[in-house]
Amino acid sequence: MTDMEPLDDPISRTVRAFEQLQSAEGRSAQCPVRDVLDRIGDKWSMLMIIALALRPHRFGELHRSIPDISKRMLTQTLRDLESDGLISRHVFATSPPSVEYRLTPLGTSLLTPLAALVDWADRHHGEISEARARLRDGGEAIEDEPQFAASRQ
Amino acid sequence: MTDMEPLDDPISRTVRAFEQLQSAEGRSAQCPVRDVLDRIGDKWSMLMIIALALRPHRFGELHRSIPDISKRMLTQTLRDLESDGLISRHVFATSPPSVEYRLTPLGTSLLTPLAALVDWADRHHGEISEARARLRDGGEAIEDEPQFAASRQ
DNA sequence: CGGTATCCTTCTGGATACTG
DNA sequence: CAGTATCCAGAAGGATACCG
Repeated sequence: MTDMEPLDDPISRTVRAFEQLQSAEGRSAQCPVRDVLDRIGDKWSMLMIIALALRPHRFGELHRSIPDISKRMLTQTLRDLESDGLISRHVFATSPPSVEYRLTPLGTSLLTPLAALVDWADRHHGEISEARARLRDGGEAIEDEPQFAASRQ
Repeated sequence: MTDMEPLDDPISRTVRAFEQLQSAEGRSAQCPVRDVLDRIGDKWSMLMIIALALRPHRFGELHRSIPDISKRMLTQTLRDLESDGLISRHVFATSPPSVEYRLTPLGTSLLTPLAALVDWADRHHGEISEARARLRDGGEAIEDEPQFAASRQ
């Protein structure tokens, strides 16, 4: 294989990001890709980003919009997203006080790849459920290639 | 805006998926989108999917490819991904035994949205680092009107 | 309203030792 | 080689109470 000019399609970029991830070598220096994925991979960030993509929300609105989050985690996740520059916090000195959160341009730019992922999940969760059901029921039936021994057990 | 025909662009689908997520109502029935995102959002799944996207791997190869994973988590994550139909497991009855893992078509179909996300992370981690640094340094300096502008907009 | 502070449980995942 | 089994520490996160 001769190495041509660096490819710039998403798959090639992903492969390079992964190789960089390999060389970054865990402990001291965190891989930037992994760093970002950890942030949006937590329990609430993605839900809050999607909620704020629909429209700006006040603290209480967000809480009603995501009913099963505690105020503790709501605050903490908002602070984390804010410190990463994905959302902005706007305080209005009304009485009672009101605070509005909205996506920044950076946060908005995340919507496109995020939407692709959510869209995939939406399209394929049926197949995933079937795969789980297949494993629960039949388990080992489907193996067909002569070179292999049957899998599992 | 006429909402006669349902829009089918990724953003519209994402909005609908989110609304479905809202109505699905947490406790008993898990939202399918959330379900999928939980799976690939864990500590190792994404790394293993990317590794298997490059080529099929045997158990030991995968272990060397992701050095800081324990055999326990390697096995567990492989089983989870297999039960979701994202990867397949092929046992060769050689001596010593060898087992190969590869992406299924379903798993391969995840690569496109995943690549979009990794690509975003790769492109924007600089901005994120700057945002964090800004917060550490300036702290409260940048905050504009903590008690001032009560006007909403 | 928009948060903090504190306590306490659950769940993740690392270390280690053993097996077919 | 490709796993299992067991134990345990630490992080994530829920419940509750309180505050400006």
